Amino acid sequence: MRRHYATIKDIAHALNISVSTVSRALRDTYDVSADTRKLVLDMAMKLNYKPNFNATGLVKNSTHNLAVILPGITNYYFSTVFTGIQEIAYSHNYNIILYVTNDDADRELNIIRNLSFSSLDGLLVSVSSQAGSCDHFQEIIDDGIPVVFFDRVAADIRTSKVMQDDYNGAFEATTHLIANGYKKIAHIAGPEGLTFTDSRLNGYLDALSKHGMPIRKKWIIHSGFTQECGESDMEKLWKLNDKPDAVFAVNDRKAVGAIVMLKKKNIAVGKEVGVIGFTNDPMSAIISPSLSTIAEPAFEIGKKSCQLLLNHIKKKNFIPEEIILPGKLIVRESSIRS
Amino acid sequence: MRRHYATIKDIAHALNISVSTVSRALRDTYDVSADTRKLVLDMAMKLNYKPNFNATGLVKNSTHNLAVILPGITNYYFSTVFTGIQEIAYSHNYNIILYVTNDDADRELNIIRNLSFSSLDGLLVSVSSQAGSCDHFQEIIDDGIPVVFFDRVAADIRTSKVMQDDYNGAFEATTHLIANGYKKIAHIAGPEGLTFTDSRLNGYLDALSKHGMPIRKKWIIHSGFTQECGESDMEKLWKLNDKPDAVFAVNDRKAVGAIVMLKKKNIAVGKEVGVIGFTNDPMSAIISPSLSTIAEPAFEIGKKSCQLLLNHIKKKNFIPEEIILPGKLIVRESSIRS
DNA sequence: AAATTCACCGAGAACGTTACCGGTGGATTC
DNA sequence: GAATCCACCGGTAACGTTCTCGGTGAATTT
Repeated sequence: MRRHYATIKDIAHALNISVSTVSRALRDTYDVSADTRKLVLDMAMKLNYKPNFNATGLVKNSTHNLAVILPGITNYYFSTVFTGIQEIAYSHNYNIILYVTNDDADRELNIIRNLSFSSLDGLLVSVSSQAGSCDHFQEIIDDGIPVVFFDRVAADIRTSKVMQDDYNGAFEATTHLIANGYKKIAHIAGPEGLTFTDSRLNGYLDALSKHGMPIRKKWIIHSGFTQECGESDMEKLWKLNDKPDAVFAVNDRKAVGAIVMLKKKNIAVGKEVGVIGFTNDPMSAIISPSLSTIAEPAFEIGKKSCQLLLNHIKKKNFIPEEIILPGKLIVRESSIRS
Repeated sequence: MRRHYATIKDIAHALNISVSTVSRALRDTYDVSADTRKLVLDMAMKLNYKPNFNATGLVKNSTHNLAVILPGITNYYFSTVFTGIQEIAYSHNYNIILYVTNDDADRELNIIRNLSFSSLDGLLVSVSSQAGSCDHFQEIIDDGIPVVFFDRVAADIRTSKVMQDDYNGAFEATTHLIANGYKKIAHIAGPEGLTFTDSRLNGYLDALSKHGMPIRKKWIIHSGFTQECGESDMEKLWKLNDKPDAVFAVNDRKAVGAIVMLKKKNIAVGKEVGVIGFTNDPMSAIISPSLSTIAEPAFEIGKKSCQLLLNHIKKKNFIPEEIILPGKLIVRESSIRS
């Protein structure tokens, strides 16, 4: 059976003093002499006392718990963001309750609805890709719960947001392809309606028009984020009469899918068809030819959003901030013709 | 400012009935008429009532929180295990508090020490690789907290454990190399002292002796789990006078490192030197030549350990179980000579 | 018609902690 | 020497919920 942990009352009883004094001594606040404080601390150690967070949470109306809601954890980007979050939370003695939605909007809604805000100090979320309405987030924010969005942000909600510079990253990636002599550049995009999908699409489009390159609707394909999606997108592109000679993919997994498909068709990646991705997933260095990409500051995004959330929690009426962190072009083999 | 959520008292007051009745109605227990139950439920909905888990946790001495302690989350294996855990926890309405140790023994200890068991129903843990003494886990178990180990288990602690069949997987991998004509098989191992490192080493050794193959101490190299470690291990092997003609790596990341190093030296992976890994990380299918490996049932391990933990929590005096799930040989290019 | 049963409800204590307020006795002030 | 101050400590209520017990009035039994 579960043993009963020593409480503050046990300490008080053992020392023959009052619970209030013990409470004050343990928290090192005012109105307690050095002698009794030492007595209490020693006894607490001896009895293996551990504070009951339910009790403190009940009276202080604040636990040290943060909720993190992610579409998934089994990929480089989100797991790295999470590691960044964890790093900050750990150093500030906050615990993280992690929920993964599997990119399922219903599940996301269900999680939100069942969230117990009485035992939560704040919320970090990257929305599910199929998430339609974001009313449920607005409700939470209206209730006064600090919320920070990252990566996949909900555009029309006024709260703090942290993201990479999707537009400029995409612009740079496309420009890089142009600079390397590719003339007919396609875009393998993510699902429509997601903020960052749109930003990367716009970066791609603006880079093309700035350099007077042709824009063709058929060269823009929307689908999911997986490698398999990348493969079938590439296959579709290759069935076109007017084939592209380069591809900018919305993320590395799809870019890897594109490369896999091109290799299947015995097309020389780089020389014949250029490919560039987005993320800098470790896979991009492993695949051959290695994949050029825009490195995302995933770890930094995690750290920054957690810091923002903690500020939000500490200062009431904290003004929402939007932070955009730059990416970095990484040139490898898949995008150079030589 | 943070708004105050409606409590059970507010419902009682609005309906002019007692709190006890409301409490019973909400939990759908005995002694409440269908009429008042409906009244309560409607009012709860109207007031947007959310139960305060701190309060219930305080009186029932049980929250619906599980703690998971992992060495890291940014790799395929652990993130997949976690997804399995999450799946079961979600369907049983349990929350997961996730801690990552970064393979740091001190940090692991620190996390354990600060764990608040008053707001935790159980613990799932894969120990840090440098973890020396496991006394801190024994203490927790002695205190009656349900604990389940997975993957990296602490051998001398009596509690439930879930792991893949490391010994037989290693045996099968090594046998596969032998069957493909490799004669001088080396092993790139993990850090010493870890249970599963030892098991895989033993499977390797037994497969060799069963088939009368030579065993050489210099062909067995212990180091960390990263790709970089795999690269330098391979480099060491290649400096030997008596070079091996095949390598069984303790995991895919190290195997990938070995392949990268071999490619750097322009050695034909597969034909000249065979390589096989362990895990079935997605990377193993991406790298070329593609990597043969033993697929681990990571998702199943996550599900199983969470189920076990929940059983442990529900039934007091639950007898510890040890579950070993089989792996599966996946043959790709890196281990066939043809 | 009296006794028993039953369905339903309410009062109060308890969980472990903190916040607030008041009360000591001794030292300091005028 | 009386008044004031201060360091220190204790009692009590409160946080939101569940649990145990006892108490209604109506229905059923004998």
